[in-house]
Amino acid sequence: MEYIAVMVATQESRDVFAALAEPRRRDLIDALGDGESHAVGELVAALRLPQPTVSKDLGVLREVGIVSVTRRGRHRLYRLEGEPLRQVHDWAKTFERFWGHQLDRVKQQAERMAASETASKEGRSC
Amino acid sequence: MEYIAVMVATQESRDVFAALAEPRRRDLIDALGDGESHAVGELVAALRLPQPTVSKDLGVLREVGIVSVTRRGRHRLYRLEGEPLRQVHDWAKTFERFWGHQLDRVKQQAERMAASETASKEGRSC
DNA sequence: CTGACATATTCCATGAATGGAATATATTGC
DNA sequence: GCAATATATTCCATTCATGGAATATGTCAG
Repeated sequence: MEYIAVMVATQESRDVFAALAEPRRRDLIDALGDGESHAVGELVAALRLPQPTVSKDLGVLREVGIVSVTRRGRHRLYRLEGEPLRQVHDWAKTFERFWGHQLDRVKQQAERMAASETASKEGRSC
Repeated sequence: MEYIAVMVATQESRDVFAALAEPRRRDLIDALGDGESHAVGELVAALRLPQPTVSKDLGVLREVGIVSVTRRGRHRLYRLEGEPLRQVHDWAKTFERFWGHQLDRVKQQAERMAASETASKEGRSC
């Protein structure tokens, strides 16, 4: 009788979107939105949450690069980093034409035609 | 001995950000990014995933309004809706000044000063 | 060195999301 | 009505995230 051990490579280390899924983490980001560095204690006071909770969420945000941290004495100063949020912004912006914007209908229709042009090579669109 | 039944209002019905947390759902959104209506079968073929998986993810996207659905014969045609994605876009755009953009440093610094001006009323900033 | 403070980490129980298989519903063509 | 097609729903096991309590780590003041 044999046993075969398989190393399962689960745990695809969270990405930016997943980090934003939790409302509390977005609150944290908002709190850092003034562009200043903030100590954990300040954020705890601002959000009125238990310190371990805040620390853990900051940890998640740091993992994906949304915040950076520097030590200063016995404090840790967290600061918002733009790049990862930019990714989210840019991705969403891709669909800009789906909310009217100021784009007049004519141009919008033209864009749709162009898009279905591309998609029609495999009979996939309606 | 008494028992008190408490109705616990859990299940805060997923929001847009949570819906985007799953990469496969973003793939689905990308596939609908041509602005056309697509039947489930088309999406199944495009993403090469089991049909129930696709149906379930479309269900999540529909719950939060990212897609809408219309029936046409035995097909269900899904279409991307802009508004919810706009929310995401707008939220992210709030932090625009955190990625250099073209904004020169002087103006950026000025914005930071203005922001900390606001925050300094409770000794919260560093 | 000691005590107080600031923050991070671990542990554990619980709840929620995921994946897959099976099955249900609805619609069309015959 | 019946078979086939298109899609949704249910069920279940498993994984993953969360929340809270407790505890560990690191740093400063005296």
